[in-house]
Amino acid sequence: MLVHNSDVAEIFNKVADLLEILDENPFRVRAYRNAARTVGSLSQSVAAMVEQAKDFTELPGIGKDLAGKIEEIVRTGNLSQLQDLEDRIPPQLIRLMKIPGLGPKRVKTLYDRLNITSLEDLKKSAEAGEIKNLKGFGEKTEKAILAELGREKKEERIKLNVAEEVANGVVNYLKRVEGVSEVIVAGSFRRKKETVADLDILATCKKGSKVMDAFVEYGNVGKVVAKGETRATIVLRSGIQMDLRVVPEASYGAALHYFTGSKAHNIAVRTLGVKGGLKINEYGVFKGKKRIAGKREEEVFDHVGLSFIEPELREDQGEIEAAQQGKLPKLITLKDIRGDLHAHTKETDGRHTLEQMVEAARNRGYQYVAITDHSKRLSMTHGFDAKRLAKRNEEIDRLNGKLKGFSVLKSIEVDILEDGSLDLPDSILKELDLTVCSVHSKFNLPMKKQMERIIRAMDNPYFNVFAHPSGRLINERPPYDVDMEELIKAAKERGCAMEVNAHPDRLDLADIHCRLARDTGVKLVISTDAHSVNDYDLMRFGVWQARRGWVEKEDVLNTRSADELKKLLKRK
DNA sequence: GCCGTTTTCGGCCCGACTGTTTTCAGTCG
Repeated sequence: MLVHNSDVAEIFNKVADLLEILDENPFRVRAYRNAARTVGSLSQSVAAMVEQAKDFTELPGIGKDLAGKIEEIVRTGNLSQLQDLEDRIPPQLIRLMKIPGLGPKRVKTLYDRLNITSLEDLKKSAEAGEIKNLKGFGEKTEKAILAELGREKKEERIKLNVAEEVANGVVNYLKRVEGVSEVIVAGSFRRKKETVADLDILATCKKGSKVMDAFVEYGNVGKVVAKGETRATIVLRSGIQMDLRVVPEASYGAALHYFTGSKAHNIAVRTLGVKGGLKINEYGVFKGKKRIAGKREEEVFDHVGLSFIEPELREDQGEIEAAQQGKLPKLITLKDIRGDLHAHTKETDGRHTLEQMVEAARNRGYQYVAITDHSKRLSMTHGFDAKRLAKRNEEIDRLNGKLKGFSVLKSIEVDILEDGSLDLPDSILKELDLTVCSVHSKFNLPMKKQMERIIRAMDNPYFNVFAHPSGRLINERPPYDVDMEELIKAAKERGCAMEVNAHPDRLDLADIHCRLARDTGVKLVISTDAHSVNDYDLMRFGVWQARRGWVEKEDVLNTRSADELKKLLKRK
């Protein structure tokens, strides 16, 4: 059986949960959680690393013990320690901890005193009024549990475009409140994670401002979870949770750093502070009782000997060390993008004509656009056959003859068929400036077959860009079963580029694979997969995703001029 | 369970809010 990194992470998280319920040393618990995070965000597969006899203790937070446990999981699919724990305490208790307000201590009490192990048990006891009599519980807690159990479960994380819309709404609202100066959304939204769990808003204001009152009265509030002097939590009717923190202006930078996270990054920075005799919290940087910095975010980094780290990098994935050594990447920006290399027209499943798509690309200052309609296999989109494509190429030649300082690139989004052949003959593909190749069928092939299929397609000398490489749709469809590390290697060997599909439903490549591609030397292309003129606006999401993968301008083909681009696309 | 320019033991980031207490534990981020 093949063990995925996520399997290892899940087992470590379970161990951590159960140890926590058993009231074990919290630092031991943290060690398991850190290990889960480290393995979970590794771009290489641990299974392959075991095969290659790699030393896991070189990974941060993995010592001899955990390294052995990773190997055990890879070899057996299980961890005997977890089974021992599950003999001592029902593993279903982990589910109870997901209820807001129930942590390890209370779950343990519920189990010890009322023998509650399931949501059903919990509901029965709450309805019978047994919970409020337990020590540490009360009337309100019991009611809150019942309310939570009755609520529709909505565990999905929020896509970045939805989060952005909600964030803009609340920021504009809060900025109009009297006495408010700064309002910014921090947290994973500022780090531009592909999905976010909630929105963390930071504000500064003058004394006496009613910003907290205004916040809990925001138009779409479904529930006020907490409200204090400096912090409040609300849940919108849509189910989105928002936290507001208010700090003095002098603390803005320290608070912004703190609330941007990630948690792991913060811990690492604070630990550096401790080593330098400093205390860092959301109010500033302190030497003894004296605050020595905090107004600007840069100051926090300064005082622990780091250059400024962009929010997208703050995951404790090597950015601290890079900042210490002055080796941070110079991340790509939206301005670096000179053209879009994935766009559809009305001829297949887009909404606008060739002329409209070209005009819109010119108007936003691009130097080129690749028009990539579907190929015939996607019959429902009325995909192009060789004859129609030849005619389309003529149209583009005519159009290019009229345009100055702008190129329309002849292209196609060609289907990778089940046997690994491309959906159009080489004789027509060779007439194109580039091909964008993708999988749109047979998503559930076994990994070996899926890999053979894709790599065989890459063998075709006219295969240029592998589009939305994992095939996932966020919250809707998991990736097809492939070993992305191997695909990236295969792309490198053959001179193929990989797409970072900017559509917020896809964001495919994932951040860790952007980074792996860059480290491997595979060129990237950031494209919107536009199906209308407005979709070109989605480019920012792709750029953010690439930035999370440490990607620089030089790693991305569509930061080059059209001529340079064509040269780089040529395969040896 | 990890880690080490205060190194093999004794630390491990830090604070706000709620509910249940009567000074604080538990939870959360």
